[in-house]
Amino acid sequence: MAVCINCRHHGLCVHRVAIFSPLSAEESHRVAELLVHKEYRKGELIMIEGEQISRLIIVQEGQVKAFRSTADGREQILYIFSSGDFFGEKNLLRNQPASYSVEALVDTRLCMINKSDFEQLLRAHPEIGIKIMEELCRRLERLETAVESLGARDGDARVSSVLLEFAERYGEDHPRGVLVKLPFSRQGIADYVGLTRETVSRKLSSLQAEGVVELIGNKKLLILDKNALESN
Amino acid sequence: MAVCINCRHHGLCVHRVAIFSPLSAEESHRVAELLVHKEYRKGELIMIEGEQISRLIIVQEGQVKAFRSTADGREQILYIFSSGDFFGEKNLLRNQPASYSVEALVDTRLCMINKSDFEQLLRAHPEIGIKIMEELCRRLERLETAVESLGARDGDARVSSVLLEFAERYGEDHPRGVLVKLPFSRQGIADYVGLTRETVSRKLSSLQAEGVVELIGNKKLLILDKNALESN
DNA sequence: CGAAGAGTTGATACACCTCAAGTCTTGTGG
DNA sequence: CCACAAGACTTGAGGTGTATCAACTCTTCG
Repeated sequence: MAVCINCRHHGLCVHRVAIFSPLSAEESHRVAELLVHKEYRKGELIMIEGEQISRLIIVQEGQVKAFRSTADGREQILYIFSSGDFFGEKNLLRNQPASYSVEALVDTRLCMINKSDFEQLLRAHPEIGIKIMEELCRRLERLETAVESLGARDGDARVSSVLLEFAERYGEDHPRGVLVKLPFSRQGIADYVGLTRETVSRKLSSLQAEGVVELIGNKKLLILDKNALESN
Repeated sequence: MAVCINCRHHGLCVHRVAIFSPLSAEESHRVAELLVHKEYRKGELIMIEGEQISRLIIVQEGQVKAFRSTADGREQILYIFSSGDFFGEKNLLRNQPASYSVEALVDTRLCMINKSDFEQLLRAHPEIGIKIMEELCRRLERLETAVESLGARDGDARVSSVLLEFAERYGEDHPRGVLVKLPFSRQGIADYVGLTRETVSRKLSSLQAEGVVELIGNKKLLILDKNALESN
C-alpha cells in the first residue's frame, strides 16, 4: 500500500482531519493514497487571493493565516488555520476563485486532494458533506463575531476579546492564570483586530499595568484576570 | 392535497427557495405540506439571539435583518434576508442556539420546516446539502468582505461599498445611472457599516455634493458615478 | 395641522493613527 | 560565545476622523 512517507512517520494524516472522520479505517487508507503533500517555510505564500485552485488543502501540521490585502496596503486577517483545518473549498463548492491569500505562520506541512477525487468522496460519503457544513457554520459564527467586534466595539474590547479567543484556542493552565502562546506578532494581532501595531502595544501595556495580564517576551502572555477581560 | 392558502394564492412557495430546487414537482408538493407559515409586521422580532429554535425558517415574501446587540446598546447588522433566503440553520446543523436576532424590515411572510422533516429531506436529497453548502460559502464570502471593510477601511470606503452592494442587490436601471431602493434608514445603514447615523448622513451629503449620488427622499438614491464609488 | 419620528448640520471631545525616536529581541558571523 | 545588525516592540507627541451632544429641518401620518 503506497502511503506517503509523511503519513507513515506521523500517523495517517487523514485521521487528524475532522471532515474525514466518517471514513472507515480501510477507506482512510484509500483516501490517504489520493493526497499530495507539500511543505512550506514560515512566511511563504501558499495561496493568493483571486487564484483559481482546484484542490482542497488541509493543514497537516503547522499554522497558517488567511487574509485579504486592501488597496492602501493594510492587511485584514480572516482566519488562522491549524492542524486538521482545511481551505480552498470555495473553488470546489462554487467554482469561485480564492477569496483570500494564505501564508504560513510557521513551517507547515499540507495535504491536498484534487477536485474530482474530492467530489467522488463527497458523493460516496454524504456524512462528509455534513461535517463540512458544520465547519462552515463554525466559521460563519466566528466571522459574525468578528464583524460585531470590528463594527461595534472599541479598541479595548477588541484586544480583550482576541486575548480570550487565543486563550481558548492556544492557552494552557498555569498556577497564576492561563498561559497563552500568541500565534502572531503585534502587527499580526493588529491585522486581526483592525488596529495598528502601536495601538495594540499600548493596549497590552495598559492591561499589564492594570494587573490583568503579564507579558512574557513577545510571544507569550499570562492572563491573570480573565473576568476583567470578559467584562470589556 | 392540503397545500396552504398562501401557497395556492402565490404559487408554491417551495419554488422560490433555491435550496429546494433539486426537488421534482411531486416532491415539492410533498415538502409544501410540511411547511408551516407565519406572518410578521414590520418591526416585529422573529428570532432572538441565544434562542434554541428547532426549525429552518425561510423568507417567503418580505425582508428581514439579522443582527447582534452589544452591551453598550449598539447593534451590528450581519445579514439582510429576502425572499428565498433561509436562516436558523445553525440550530439544525450544529445544535447551537441562534447566533443573532432577526427582525422584519417590512411586513413579511415566512415558511418553517421542522428539524426532523428537514433532516429526512436532507438524507433523501443530498443535493439539497450541496445547495446549502453553496449558500453558506456565499455568506462566508459576504462576511469576509464585511470583516475586511470594517477592519481595514475608512468611513468613506465603507459607505461607498455598501452603496455598491445595495446597487447590486436592489438597484434598477435609470437613464442617469442606477436607482437604488435603500432597505434601511440611515440608522440601519450605520448599524450595517459600523458608523453612526450622523456620520452616514454626512458621508452621503458629501457624495451628493461631489455629484456622485443624488439623494431622493430618504428611501431612494440615484448613483450617478459608479466609478467614483468603486475607486474608494 | 400638529406631533412624532427621521434626517441633517454644527461644535466639541476623544480615540486611534501617524510619524518619530528609542529600546529590546533575535539571528548571524567572526 | 560575543558583537553587531536587522527586525520587532514600546513610548511619546501631534494630527485626524468619527463619536457625541445639541439644535434644527424635513417627512410622515393620524
